[in-house]
This record gives sequence, C-alpha cells and structure tokens, in this order.
Amino acid sequence: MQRIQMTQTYSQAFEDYLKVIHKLVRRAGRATTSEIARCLDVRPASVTGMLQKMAELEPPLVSYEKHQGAVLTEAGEVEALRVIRRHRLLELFLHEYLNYSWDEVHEEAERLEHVISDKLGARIAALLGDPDRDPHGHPIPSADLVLRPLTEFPLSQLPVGGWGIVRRVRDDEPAVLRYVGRLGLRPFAPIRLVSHVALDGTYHVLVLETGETVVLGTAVAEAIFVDHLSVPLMITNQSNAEDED
Amino acid sequence: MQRIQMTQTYSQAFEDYLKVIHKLVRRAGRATTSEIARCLDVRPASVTGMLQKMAELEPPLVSYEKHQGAVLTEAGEVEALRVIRRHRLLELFLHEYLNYSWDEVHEEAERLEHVISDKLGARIAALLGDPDRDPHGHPIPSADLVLRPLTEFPLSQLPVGGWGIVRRVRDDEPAVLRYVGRLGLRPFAPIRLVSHVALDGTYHVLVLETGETVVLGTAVAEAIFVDHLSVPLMITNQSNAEDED
DNA sequence: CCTATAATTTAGTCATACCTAAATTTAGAT
DNA sequence: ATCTAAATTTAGGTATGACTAAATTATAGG
Ligand SMILES: [Mn+2]
Ligand SMILES: [Mn+2]
Ligand SMILES: [Mn+2]
Ligand SMILES: [Mn+2]
Repeated sequence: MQRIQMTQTYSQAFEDYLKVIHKLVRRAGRATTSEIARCLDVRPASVTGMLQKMAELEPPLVSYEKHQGAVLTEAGEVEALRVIRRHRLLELFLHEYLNYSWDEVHEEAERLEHVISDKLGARIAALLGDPDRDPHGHPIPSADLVLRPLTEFPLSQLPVGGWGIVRRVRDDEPAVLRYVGRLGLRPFAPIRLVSHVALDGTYHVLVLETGETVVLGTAVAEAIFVDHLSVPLMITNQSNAEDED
Repeated sequence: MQRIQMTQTYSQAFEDYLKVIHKLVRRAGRATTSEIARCLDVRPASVTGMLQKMAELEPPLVSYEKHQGAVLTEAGEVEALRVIRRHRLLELFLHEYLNYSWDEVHEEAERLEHVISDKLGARIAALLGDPDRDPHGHPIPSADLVLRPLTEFPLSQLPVGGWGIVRRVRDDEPAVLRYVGRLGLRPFAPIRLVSHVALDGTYHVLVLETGETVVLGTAVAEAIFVDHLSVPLMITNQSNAEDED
C-alpha cells in the first residue's frame, strides 16, 4: 500500500553543494574547489572530500577530476534544479503569504529547502499559481525542471546613458536588499545609467518611477541585474549572465 | 546591528528526544531508556548515550541517573514545549492553508519543526489566529509555553453506556487517522460507548452525528481520547491522560 | 626550462549520532 | 536472601561532514 520512495534523497550538505556548483558552472563553465569553498564558507580541503564523494555516488552527482574542478552530471543537474525550485518557491511563499520582506526570505528558505516534501512543494506551487520568478526576480525552474535562460547582466555593465529594466537582485545580503529596495530598484523598475564616475567607482542611476537619481557603489551596482531597454517602458532582450541564490 | 541569537538551538536529534521524554514524563512520571528507544525507533544503547549528553549540557536538558530514566529540567521543558508548539502549529497550518488532510500533516511537521525560525512560527501562529488545538485535537502550547493540562482519556476507558466527546486522536499512524476520520470520530464528535465485547476486545460506539454504531478494536479504541459528557451535547470535564505527538 | 606562488589534495582529527555485542545492574519471584 | 530475567550501560565501531597541517600539483613570469 505504501508507495516506494522513487525520489532518492540527499543530505543537506550535498544539496547545498549542488546549488553552488550549479551556479558556478553557469557562471564559469566549471566549479573550482576554492570557489565552492568560498561560496559555502568551508575550507577547500572539505570541498575536495565532498567532491570525491559526490563523484563516487551511484549515480554520480558531479563529474570531477583532480585539479580540474567539477561539473554537474545529468543526475546532479536534476537534483540541483529541484533544490533551487524548492528554494525559490519557498521565498515567494514566505513573501506572499507570511509577511516576509524580500530581505528576510532567503535565510529561512535556505533551511526549509532541504526538508519540504515534493508534495508540499507542489501545494505551494499550486497556491502561488505556478510562478516563474521569486521575490528577487530569480527564475523558478518549472515543475519539469526547465530553467529559463538568463539574459540579464550587472547594472555596472550598462553603457553610460543607456536604459535598463531591473530583472533581479542578489538575495544573499539582507542589508543590500533593504538598501536597494529603499531606492526603488526592484524587479521591473526602469532605470537609466546617467553616469559612471570611474575615479570613485560610483554609478549614478536614474530611477524612473521615483524620478530620483541615486548613487551606487560597485558592490551594489554588481548586485543588481538588468536587461537593456531601448526606450523607457519598452522592453527588449539581450544576452549575458552572472548570479546569486 | 545584528541581534545576538538569544535562543540556543539544539540538534534535530535532541529536539526529538525532548518531545518524547516530555510525553513519557507526562504519562508515567519519568522516561525510561527503553521507552524512549521504542518511541524513537533507536536502540537503547543509543538512548543512554544521548541522555548522558543531554544531562551534561550547560544548562542540562534532562536530569538523569543511571538506571533511573530521565526527567526534563526546566530548560528541557522549555525546549520541549517550543518544539511541540512548532509541530502543532505546522500541522494546523498545513491543514488549513495547504490542503493537507489530517493524516498527512504529522510526517511533514515532524521534519519542519526542527528548521523553522521563531519568526516563522510567530507568523504562522498569527495567521492562524493563535490557535489552541491542532487538527488532531492536541493542545498547542501558548506563545509563553503554557500547555493546557489534559483531561481526556482513551475511549476504551469510557464506562459502558457512557457518553463522551472526542477530544483528540493519536496522529502518528496515518492509516488509523484515515479510518477513524471516515467513521466520523473527529474532535468534538459526541459518542456513546454502547457496549464492550470482552471476548473479542471490541468496542461498539454510537457516533451521534451520523447515527451509526461502529465497532472498534482495541488499537483504535486506545488511539481515541475522549472527555465525559454527562448528557449528549453537554460538555463536562474529568481527569486522566495518555497521548501521542 | 625553471621557479615562485597559488590552488588543490592528502593525511590525520574531531564531533555527532547512530549501531552491535558484551558486561552489568536492577527487580521480581522464590 | 538469592537467583534469574529484563533493563540498562559500556565498549568498540560506522558514517557524515567539518577542520588543520603538510604535501603535491598547476601556472605564470622570467
Ligand atoms: Mn540550504
Ligand atoms: Mn531569491
Ligand atoms: Mn521531528
Ligand atoms: Mn497532532
């Protein structure tokens, strides 16, 4: 009568490694030991040990050769997307139903993502109407684990004078989110990079909705991702990437 | 600027031990090694090791002497009630907002109870209107961790011919919950123990709302807890205990 | 090609939380 | 009071997933 657990389940640690490797592979083609260590705040020696284990599982979650870093296998990709989907659905759920602000959702989702069942994930998705963006604008993999390709790039790479539309903001620094939110730089906000002052590394950005021009440092300008907008309020596409969460 | 984490946090294993010890101490005055082992489905040797650790923490969570079993300390009682509150709030939340039936909530809550923050617990409680019963009728400790004393006793102890009102049902056996629910034996259902057939251990129970008389075996009759009802639809109190979750 | 530096891996520990098998203690029955 | 059966503890292991220190490998400049 009991249905067999078809879905293999992995430890919290493996799931966090998978998410980080997924992000780094997207960004750079492969995930190096030291980058993984930095992202997870563990020592590189610990990463080596974990990569060896993940590569020797049946099926292997990563393809790994000494000194060459790791990439995800098909199985690893699937698991990574499952965790990412749970994470982003949870973020949106906490935001929409439980009064969480966008700077509070990430930390809570970071723990919940490892313990919710497929059933709960599906119920949350249904309640939210099968959404495709989390509160920071990150794309949510579909139920069949397809992740929309990213076209947006850091605000800091917008040409001076160019218009853009905010697509997403890195979600792992609550203080950045609160600051950026206060400035009106939320997903779908049209902006214009008025100028870039190279000598102090600041970006002067017009926020169309408020009419204000705000001044951003490098850290913040690299945490905000935008698409080109040829004319204000007209949305276009383009390609490039780099991300968080 | 960051608030220091005032609230000590314990491992999942410790939290599950605390819940079980709390239940057993309520039931029998103390929690023995083998009872704890049975409840948690681990070996008694593992329990001894955990009790030793819990007793040596600062502050200790249990008071423990070799061969004498354990009781909760003040700190242990507080932590136990915090986990129990999270568990029962989660059960009700899953039931009310996410379409979980009463036989599905326990398993999911069993994992979530260890990872939700105080903040999330408070948001859920607020959304539910600070409830005092979970879907099985179990009392939810108040925000300041007061647990209403239990007055109900197993249906099997109702005198033959006596009226009762269902107060709660053990929640750890989904099949029992589905069965009992189908019979109409849910919290607040008035019933009457029509007869007890000693020779085959069955209980014949009139369910007032349906008008049906159902026949229960010992296992089910001991999983349903009731209060006396002097006359149908008039509620009274009484004392005794024994429980689950 | 050679070397200095950075990245990575290896080796050896530690803590948590479980296990089995063997030894010990307690309690109940005579 | 003694013995036996049940409960409990001790001893010795396993698997995770972290760490440090030391050894090794890769890479880039000269
Ligand atoms: Mn996580
Ligand atoms: Mn996000
Ligand atoms: Mn639990
Ligand atoms: Mn319950």
